[in-house]
Amino acid sequence: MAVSKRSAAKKTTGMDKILPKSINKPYLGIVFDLPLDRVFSYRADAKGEAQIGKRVMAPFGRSEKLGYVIEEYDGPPPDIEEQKLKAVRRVVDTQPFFDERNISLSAWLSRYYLCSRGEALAAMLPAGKRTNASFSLPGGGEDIAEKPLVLSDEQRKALDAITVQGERLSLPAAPQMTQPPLSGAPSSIPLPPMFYLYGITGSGKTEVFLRAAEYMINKGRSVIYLVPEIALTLQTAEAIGRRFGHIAATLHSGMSHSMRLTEWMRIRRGEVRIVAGPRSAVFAPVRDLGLIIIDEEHDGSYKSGNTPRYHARQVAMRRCSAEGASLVMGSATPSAEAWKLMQENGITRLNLTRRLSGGSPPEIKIVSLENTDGCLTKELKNEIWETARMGRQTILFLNRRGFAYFYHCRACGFELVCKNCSVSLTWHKGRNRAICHYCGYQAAPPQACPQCGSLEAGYSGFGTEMIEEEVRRTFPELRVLRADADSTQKKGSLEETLLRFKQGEIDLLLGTQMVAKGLNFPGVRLVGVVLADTGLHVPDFRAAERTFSLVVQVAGRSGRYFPDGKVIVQTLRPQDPAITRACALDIEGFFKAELKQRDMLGFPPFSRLIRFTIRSTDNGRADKAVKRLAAIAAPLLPRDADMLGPAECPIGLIANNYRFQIILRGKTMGSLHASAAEILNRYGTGKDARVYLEVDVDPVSLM
DNA sequence: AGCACGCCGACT
DNA sequence: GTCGGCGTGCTC
Repeated sequence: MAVSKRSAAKKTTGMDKILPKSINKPYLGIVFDLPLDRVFSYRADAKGEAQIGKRVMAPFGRSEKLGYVIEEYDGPPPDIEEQKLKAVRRVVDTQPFFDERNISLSAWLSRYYLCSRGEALAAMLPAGKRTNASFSLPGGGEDIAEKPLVLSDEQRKALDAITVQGERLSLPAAPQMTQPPLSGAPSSIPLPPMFYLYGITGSGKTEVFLRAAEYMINKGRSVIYLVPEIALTLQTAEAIGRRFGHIAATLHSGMSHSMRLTEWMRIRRGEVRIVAGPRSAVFAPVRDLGLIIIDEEHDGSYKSGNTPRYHARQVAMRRCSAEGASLVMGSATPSAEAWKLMQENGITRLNLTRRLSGGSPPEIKIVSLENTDGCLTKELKNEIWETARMGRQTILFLNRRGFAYFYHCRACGFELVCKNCSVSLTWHKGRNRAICHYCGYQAAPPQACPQCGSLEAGYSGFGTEMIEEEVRRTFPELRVLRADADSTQKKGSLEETLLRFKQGEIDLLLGTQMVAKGLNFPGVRLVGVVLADTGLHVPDFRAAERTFSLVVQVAGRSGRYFPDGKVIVQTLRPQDPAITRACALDIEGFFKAELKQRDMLGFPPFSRLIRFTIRSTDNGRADKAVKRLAAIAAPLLPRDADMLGPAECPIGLIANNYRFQIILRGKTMGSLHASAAEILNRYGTGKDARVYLEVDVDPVSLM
């Protein structure tokens, strides 16, 4: 972590525009989006347009690379001969792209998540590779009124707490421009004022978020509003835009690159006071940040899946703390981390207990799937029938697509698994293929056991495709549609499906996550969870939490508008506390037991983890590398920490890469960070170029 | 991460 | 005798 300690970066001011350009310094410190934790020195370009925060093309190695200027110097840097310095070729931005806060945040991000400065900066501008996220979806998100609604007493109280208490706790708004880069442990930050709108679906969290945002904007400060990265909830962002008009902006991966740049610069110029978007919007360079809102705080998409593997909640806490802003989160099913912080009063919990539409929570019934032929119990079939008779609608949820997912031979024990990944191939009946859901590998479904030829072999377990077949067979008169990654591949088809469902042209909608989250359909009476315990078998300490959260969220889809909503939860583990507590909507009870368990086992939120994943197409090299890493790590562990592994990852092979892991576990992040940085440092010299190391600070999934 | 340099095995 | 494997080191 050799961060350059040269001249503290000089700050640009608004004066730049009117002063002669000679104010820009002749030498620059530049970082690149590479896993190199070094600042490279350059001469400025001929016109002297380069300055801190601008992106430049600079000669690097034998080619040219995009770099980010993060330092400026008056004289030549002392640690390199001047003739070795190259000059910047071209300045990309006319105005600085990153502001002081972006740059100081990138320093923190690189220390906290153990990545390079360049990688940290690159993470801030959403690179927009995907183009599938479409944006005019019907029926999604919380319904956002275009005009403010009248608040209930509970909502009023919550809003008062956020505005009044937030004011008292908050630092003065002045950004700390002249403060030197933060030193010391990257994790030891004072907590900002934090609030949690804890309430069931339909209790009006969104309106409180919006009012708090309005309050901040009226005080001349800016707001960042984060939503999960699901195509359907992203349209919440659009609705926010409508409510706030021209002072709002959205930043999401469905936008074109140029569109995003335009919005980014509007935000930088202070023309935008509220930015809505997924995870990466947490970096938006708003003027005078006053509030960050995190909707559906428990959602997994707030954790980045690639380097730097940051968590938007963690970044938001850091930004709020550094910039004197408040953090307001909300969910019906908080994360264990947030729950613990609420218990310790680090986060002020604000309860929203009442449904605005009136009525009590839906009746949730657990039904054992044991002894059932097929995948629909008699109880569920009866309710589907009853719902249809009433002219109302049903949603069936199963977190697993395809037809059947597990091929097994009773004669010889053969199991059909992907040849590139250590996971079973799912049978997609419609396409008549056996498909790997990790790498996409396909094979013809076997007629008989490929190993011994026995006919005592076949698929078991079921996916959405099989549900569809059974539902159509059982209820031929119902209009049924399936929404999952397979049926939705054609663009616009999800929108169309959901629109038709909302308009009542469909009686029964079945699907995966995409029907479970953020959707509100007035006509729905019945929600059926076809198999609630799919996630419980996963070898991950968060398995129960995820299952619990999912079932509660799905249950919330029913009876939003009608008091007589019904939820049926089918399971093979009707006694499992994650399922019984979810169905009783007993969040307190669940966390009481779950946190006790985590405490006993020493897992988060009672400890902190840093995970190293080693991956290579060569098993021997991966094995050797992970052993070397472990040998480096063992003597460097802090006193209050231990090491889990080295071990094969739960999914030991993905896309032909053999995977091993080491998990560092400590009481606090402070000491863990220091040793992890040193471990990486020592591992880096003499590493095998065909072995990849991934670092995950605060991992959410350990697969 | 790329990419070049440099040192040991089976081939036109 | 060379082409090419991959271990090592560097990028201002």
